[in-house]
Amino acid sequence: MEMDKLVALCKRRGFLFQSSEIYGGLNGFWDYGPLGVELKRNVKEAWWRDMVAGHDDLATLPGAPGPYAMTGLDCAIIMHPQVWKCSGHYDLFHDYMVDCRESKKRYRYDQVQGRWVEAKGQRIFVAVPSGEKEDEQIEQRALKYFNLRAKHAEELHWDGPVVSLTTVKDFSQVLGPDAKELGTLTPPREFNLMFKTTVGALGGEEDVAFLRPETAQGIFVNFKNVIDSSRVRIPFGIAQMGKSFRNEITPRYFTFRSREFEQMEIEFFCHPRQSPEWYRYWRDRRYAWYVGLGLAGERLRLRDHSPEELSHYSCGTADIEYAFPFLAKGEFGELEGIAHRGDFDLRSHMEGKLVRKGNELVVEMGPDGKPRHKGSGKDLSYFDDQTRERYIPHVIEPSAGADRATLAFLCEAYCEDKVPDENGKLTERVVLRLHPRLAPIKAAVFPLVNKDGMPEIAQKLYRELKREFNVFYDDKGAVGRRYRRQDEAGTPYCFTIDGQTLQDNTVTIRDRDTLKQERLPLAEVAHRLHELLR
RNA sequence: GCGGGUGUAGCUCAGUGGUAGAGCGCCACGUUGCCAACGUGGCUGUCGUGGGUUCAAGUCCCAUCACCCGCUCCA
Repeated sequence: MEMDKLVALCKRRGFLFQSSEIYGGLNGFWDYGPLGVELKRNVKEAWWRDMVAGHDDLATLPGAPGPYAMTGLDCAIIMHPQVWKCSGHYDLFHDYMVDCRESKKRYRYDQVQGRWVEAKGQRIFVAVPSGEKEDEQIEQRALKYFNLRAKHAEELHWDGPVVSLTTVKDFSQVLGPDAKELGTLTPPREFNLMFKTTVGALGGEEDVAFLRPETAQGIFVNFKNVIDSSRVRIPFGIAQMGKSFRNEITPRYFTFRSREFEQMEIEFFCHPRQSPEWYRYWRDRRYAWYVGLGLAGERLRLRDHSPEELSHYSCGTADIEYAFPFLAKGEFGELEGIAHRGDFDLRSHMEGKLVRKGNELVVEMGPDGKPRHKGSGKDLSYFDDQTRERYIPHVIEPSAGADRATLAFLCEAYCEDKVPDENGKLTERVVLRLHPRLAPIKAAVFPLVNKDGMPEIAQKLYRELKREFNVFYDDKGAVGRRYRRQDEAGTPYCFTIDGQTLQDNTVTIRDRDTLKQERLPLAEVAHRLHELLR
């Protein structure tokens, strides 16, 4: 499937529009149209129902170590700036970058390493991107620059150890990591990956706040509130859906990498001893969720991260990925990450921003010997009344992208097939084979023709169904055309009132995927639709 | 941020300096008896945006915005 065709369909049928389109659009922002808003709502509602509202607190679900509770939360998008300092986002999202005019490459300012060297009467700073065997790389680059053979390496006079580019004031004598000439690096420029805003009408620098780059932190900072107010006991999860914002350098791939996006996140709190089991449970449970809603083919995969890939605080992470059509063959894009985060988050908000030291997480210290970012100082540990044990819970985080899931469902659903026309000749058809739970319109109601009382009966059925379902009434043009229009919108069922209805009160139900038609009594339509949408 | 490509009707696209086009869709009326292709009529455009060159610009030049591809980035 070519992505262009899906993008065109999304626009034509009102799934997705470019944001602010009449003013030329805005990079990285998208609007959901009349059909898109229903689809995305259905994705989110399916998630909330399956994970939270419909969760059985009493049962031990297949694969789970035991019963658990689920509860929800809806936090403010703007939180105290200290939240982001302790979570690590402030430092990580606050990068300085340098560009190379010659190689057109971009580097993190603080990650470029290099060493001063003098030869042939010239003193230059030889840079390499941080990595392995920096010394070796630097020497090779220096030899090459001065046009020396390896056996003449002693002509290179090193001045000091390998240091960061941040120690260099003037870049005119710097040999960039991929450059052949000196002085090709631009001055460092600040990249704010968090959206900055100001709280209060007169706000100055000290009133700076950030739009949240993830919903998770709102859950951590409310952990104690939920414990104290809801009688939940560990193990339990807190779920939240909502907008997040990241000032991506390169928004790309339709809605896949947007600057404003919606997340569906769970923070699941459990005893440290049980956390590996819960991690595996959530990984498999979340994968099965996508499969159940139609991403069943080879385009969906569950990928465990390799140890090198793991974040500094994580002891296990898996991605649920989808082979989006805009990616290169063999490449997958992330729909959801399931991370074992240990006690990193709760401890950070207690003690302050943490860093890894050996095998331990310790509070990162600033140059003044005090914590670089001070925590709340509140006790976020948990006391188990039954075992008389106090501990900081470990956290399993299934973090999903609502827009990415919506896009994946659209990509998977898009299908061009051939169906017979009135003469039995095969004609092209565009159909969205969306799972009935996700379909924006659940059913359409048609009078076969606009006479003999058919419209009256059809309208009555439409009104009855509309009370419970998003249904659509259409009496325009030939009925075949109406079926095709619904196919493009992904509507799974069509009910048609025809001549026979007038005699025996039965209607036809037409299936989007098989095109099969079946008669059923008018009075049973609502009941049947209920069953089909389950 | 860099390089390449693209931008014309709701959609897909034609239009190589001289009156703005086609197909599909959409709307109305008629027709209608189950899978888009019946008839008649109709609506649709600051040619992405802003400047410039020219008697004349959709077309040439400059800038800018957006989308696609490749770098870069992606806790």
